[in-house]
Amino acid sequence: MFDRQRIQAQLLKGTLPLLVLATLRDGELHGYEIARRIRARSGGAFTLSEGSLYPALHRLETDGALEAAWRAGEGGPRRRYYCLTRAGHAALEQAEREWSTFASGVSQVALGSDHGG
Amino acid sequence: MFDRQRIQAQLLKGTLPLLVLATLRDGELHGYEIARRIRARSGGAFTLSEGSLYPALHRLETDGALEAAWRAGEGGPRRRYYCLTRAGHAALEQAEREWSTFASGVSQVALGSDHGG
DNA sequence: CATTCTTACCTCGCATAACGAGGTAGTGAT
DNA sequence: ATCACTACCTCGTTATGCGAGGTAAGAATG
Repeated sequence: MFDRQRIQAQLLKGTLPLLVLATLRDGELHGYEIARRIRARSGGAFTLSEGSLYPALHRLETDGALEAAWRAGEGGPRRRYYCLTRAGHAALEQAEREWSTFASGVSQVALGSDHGG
Repeated sequence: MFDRQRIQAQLLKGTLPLLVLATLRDGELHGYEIARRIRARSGGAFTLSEGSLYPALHRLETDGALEAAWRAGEGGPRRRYYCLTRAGHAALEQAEREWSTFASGVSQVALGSDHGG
């Protein structure tokens, strides 16, 4: 009746940019590796499909938050490495604030208490 | 470039059920009042439009989480009062767990630490 | 009665975005 | 050539928040 996967897909909406930007704070990474780190960091809770990851990366690049560069792979095809731009760092900080505000708002409503910030 | 309203609309996706169910833990309420309380509790951060609230209520009713009843209003039209069913209470608890897991997952990824649960 | 105002609820169409499935290249083994 | 593996891309489906506009009840005005 209450499909866990379906719910999480909806919850994820809007948080992917934050997750991606935050992961890239570690430095330059290619898409596949970003997905793997997000998965690892979340303790396996978030398993991004490629159908959501790559479009998200493109959006962030279009928005000017990421800069990308192709590099030759050793035992495979080329990889596309992404790194944060200056605007990307700013976007990351803003996304963190958005998330923080949002999350505390949800907690306040969900817990039925008004004492949050 | 990074539209705050647009982002929050996406973040909200999937959390509305939790917000609504949690608000109804206070007891029987009609739609308009639910919206007002969510707004008040979130410190004005969440301003639900009717276009999202009513469909969400209908979904929850269809899912069996809410039970609704029409009542005559005093100086206006009838109101539809909603209350949690037994399944609704269960759904609320589950939604709280979902949210908790999700939020801590996001925090772990966003903060770049692996020491969370 | 018709008009207008307010409250409360409903619905249609649009836009966003996560996802599954299927497709494209490069390398190496058979 | 065929298969397997890696890494990336894209299309169509699906879910859902939201703005705009519509419905219904009662009261005040003419």
